[in-house]
Amino acid sequence: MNVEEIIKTSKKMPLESRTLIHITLIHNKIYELIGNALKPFEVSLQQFNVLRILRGQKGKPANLSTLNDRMVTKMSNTTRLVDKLLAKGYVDRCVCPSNRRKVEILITESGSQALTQMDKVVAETENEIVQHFTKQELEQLNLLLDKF
Amino acid sequence: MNVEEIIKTSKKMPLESRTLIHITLIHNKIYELIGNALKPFEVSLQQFNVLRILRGQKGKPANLSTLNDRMVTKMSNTTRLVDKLLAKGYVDRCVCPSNRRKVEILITESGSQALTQMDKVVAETENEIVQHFTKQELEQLNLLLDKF
DNA sequence: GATAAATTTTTGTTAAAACAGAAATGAAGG
DNA sequence: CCTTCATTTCTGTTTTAACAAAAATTTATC
Repeated sequence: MNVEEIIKTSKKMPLESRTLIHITLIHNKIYELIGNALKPFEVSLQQFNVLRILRGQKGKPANLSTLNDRMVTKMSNTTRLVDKLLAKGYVDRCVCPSNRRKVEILITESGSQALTQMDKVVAETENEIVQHFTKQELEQLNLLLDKF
Repeated sequence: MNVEEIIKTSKKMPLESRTLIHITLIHNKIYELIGNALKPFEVSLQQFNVLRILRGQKGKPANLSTLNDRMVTKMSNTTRLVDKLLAKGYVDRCVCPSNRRKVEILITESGSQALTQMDKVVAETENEIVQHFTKQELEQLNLLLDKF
């Protein structure tokens, strides 16, 4: 990925700016490719992430704030995101008996099965995105990214 | 930035996934911090980028497709984005005389002045974001990011 | 020159995100 | 108990983005 080529500039930009633009461009690429991979399942990346979090709960229900905590991109409308998964039958939602302010959200069998399919295409896409990296380079990259 | 801590997971995830989540988290941080820095000027990051592109034109008008080409995040609604800058008096827009399909967009004096102010806070924010990097590390990071 | 095709921008519609505030419930203190 | 405050979720509103199609103009072809 050549930053200057993509944003069609010949100017030399400060290394700091270039780095941040670079990250944004890569993020756009990730978002687009994984979004496309998920399109056949009619779920957004966010919905996919929620499903993965729910699976990670291993049967323990999650409430909305737990979901929000663990989501990569936080948002205030997690309610409506879960609404959509509910409409697809991928999750169940009910009021928490011990604290009726909270809700309990669980992935359904149908959601689990769909998620297994999604995992495959997403993993493929992820591998495709990082295909030019050696394992060592990825480790090095992660170390550098940790500095943010 | 500790990925595992932010998304509150203790599970060991594949290096490929961790890298991509990492990029997304950093992007969110960049977007949030620069967005906040621009808030006093009531422009979005996208609007700020358009203004910078227009300044880069050095008086030469840009049409919408040129803007789109050079934008970091492409979008189909550049028209409406320019509408907003127009409403703030930061740009001028008129039909291109030599090809009446096109429009010519120019940054105004007022836009230039505002942009100078924005540049300051954005540069400060950018430096803040990469404050834990040495110049050498930034170069190394850019080399790795080029591999995407 | 008329017709078809291509380019560029605009508009309409729907979906998603951001922001703020309301509603419901629970906890704490008098 | 009653009031106040805190927590959690939901709802309403406004922006922004994504997608598709329409409108206007130019270019190409017959």
